[in-house]
Amino acid sequence: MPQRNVVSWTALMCGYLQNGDAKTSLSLFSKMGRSTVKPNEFTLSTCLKASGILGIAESGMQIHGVCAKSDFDWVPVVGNSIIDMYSKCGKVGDAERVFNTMAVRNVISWNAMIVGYTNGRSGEEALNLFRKMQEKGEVPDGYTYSSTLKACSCVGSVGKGMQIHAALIRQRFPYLAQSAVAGALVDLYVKSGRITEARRVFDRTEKKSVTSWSSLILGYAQEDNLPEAMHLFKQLRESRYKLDGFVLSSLIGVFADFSLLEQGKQMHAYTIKVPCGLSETSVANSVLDMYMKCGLTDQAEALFREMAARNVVSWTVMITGYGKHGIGNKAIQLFKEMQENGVEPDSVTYLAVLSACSHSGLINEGQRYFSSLCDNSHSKPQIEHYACMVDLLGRGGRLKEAKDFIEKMPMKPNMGIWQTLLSGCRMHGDVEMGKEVGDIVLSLDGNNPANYVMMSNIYADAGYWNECEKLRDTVKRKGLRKEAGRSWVEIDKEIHVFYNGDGMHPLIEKIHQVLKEMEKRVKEEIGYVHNVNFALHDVEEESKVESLRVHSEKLAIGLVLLRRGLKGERMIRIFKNLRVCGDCHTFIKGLSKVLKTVFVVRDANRFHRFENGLCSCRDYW
DNA sequence: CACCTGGTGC
Repeated sequence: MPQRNVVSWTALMCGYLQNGDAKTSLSLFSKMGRSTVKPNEFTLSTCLKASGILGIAESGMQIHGVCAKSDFDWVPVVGNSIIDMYSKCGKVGDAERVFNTMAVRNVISWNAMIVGYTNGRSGEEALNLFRKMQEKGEVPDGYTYSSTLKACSCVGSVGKGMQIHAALIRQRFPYLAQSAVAGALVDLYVKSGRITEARRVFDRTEKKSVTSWSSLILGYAQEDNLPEAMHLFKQLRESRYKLDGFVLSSLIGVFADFSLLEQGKQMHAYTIKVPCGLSETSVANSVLDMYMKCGLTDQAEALFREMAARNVVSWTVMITGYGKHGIGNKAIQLFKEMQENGVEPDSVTYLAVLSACSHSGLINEGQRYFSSLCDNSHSKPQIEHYACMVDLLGRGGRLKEAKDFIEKMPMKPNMGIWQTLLSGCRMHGDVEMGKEVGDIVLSLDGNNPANYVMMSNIYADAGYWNECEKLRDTVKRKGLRKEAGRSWVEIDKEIHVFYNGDGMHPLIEKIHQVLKEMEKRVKEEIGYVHNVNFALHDVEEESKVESLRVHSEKLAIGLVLLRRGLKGERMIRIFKNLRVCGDCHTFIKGLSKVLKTVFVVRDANRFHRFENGLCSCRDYW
């Protein structure tokens, strides 16, 4: 048996840690503790790092104890590792205590604490510390700058970030040669919507990193500049930089948001071929979500079942997706299954399952899950969960109960909660309560056009034309405009966007021709007539029937029918930024029967799957 | 042997 000293133990621990095996590194430390060999400062900092990576506070605290007992805790390397370990384990308070009582602090201690504050508590505190360290005469380095810039972005203060940027230039700090600093700047500008500024820094960066590529690509995507995002992605792919899961999952997330199925499918194929692709859970999750948001539940389900590792996000994607498709039972089944698999639902998962219950009218189940959330030790109900419950009760027609629920809430109800109740009032034609709730909503925000539209719809449904007219006048007087209705459809990988009343499309005449013909056929089949009440969704004064005919979802459908003729694919997917109107809903139902075609319409709230004259929302949305 | 920037579900 060869002699083993502290150096050999430590070297081995370092080796495992570098190979990404923090667990073995830690167990080596406890094994060493049972021998006669005593750890030195390097051993201690190594296993503190391992605890931090694993996020195991218990073992970290134990090691902290060992450090204190062996008088190593005052050594800077060890002290800094302790700070880092506590902040990685989510115990900023402990990190702070160690930091404040440290005898010897170096720039690394300050840096570690700045990161701790940013991740664990607040960017404000991180920024304060940044100021304080300079007051104490400490000179910030690249680590300081990148972490502090992140803190600026967390508190949403571009101004502070720009000041730092200016200071870097003034001091001739070589930030363009340090990828982390330049990357943090790019990300800060991206997150604050200054894409041009971000691009300028990116282009000048000498040492780019995948991180800054990733930030920039997402930045373009977020401002709807998909061509530029794709162009950059292509460049990145052809460059010497190694693609990673971050870039892929962000890009696929964008395809999901825009429901770009063809692009998404192509990227799915790509993720199978690259090492950083589908095997990473986050990438697979983004693909799942993409299929769900494009309406392809079966594809998503298949992929979900064959995924190597599923985390809470994977389950939540599926539950949310099924919920939005109105398949509440499936959502509930998955929620149970995930718990059987030992995956703990978080607050987003609860939101998903509650909203699934709501969309499928499963009131009792929803109430059961809400109370299980109240009893849950990991997460507690937040205002969004309360809103879900109001929606659940309101949709179910239990308006009085919903109102009581709001009044008994432990937090102050926000406008969204009252808006939810208001839409329940509309659904069930309760003008009395609608009036009451409408007053509350308008008092909370009298400049939100959606509030007036909802109220005017309640009055219109009940035939109170005078009240309706009054509201319209108010909207006009205040000069409020509702978000323009917009629908889009993907044909041959190309996106065609239509706005309500859009007359700009080169094929608009032919689109109207097709739509008129379809109206005739649907009318013959199911006796469809325009329901002019829905015209009140539009604040503009147009002939009602005419204005219904130019709803963007109808125009998009018209284009698809024109392009594919009456043959072609048996499933047509349309996307809309607002909720689909009742008239269009009836029309599409009829169309699905007449053309023997499935229409999947994703609106602002949920999916509608129209098949053989029926819709998956059961006319209840 | 310590400290840094980007992503997926609401």
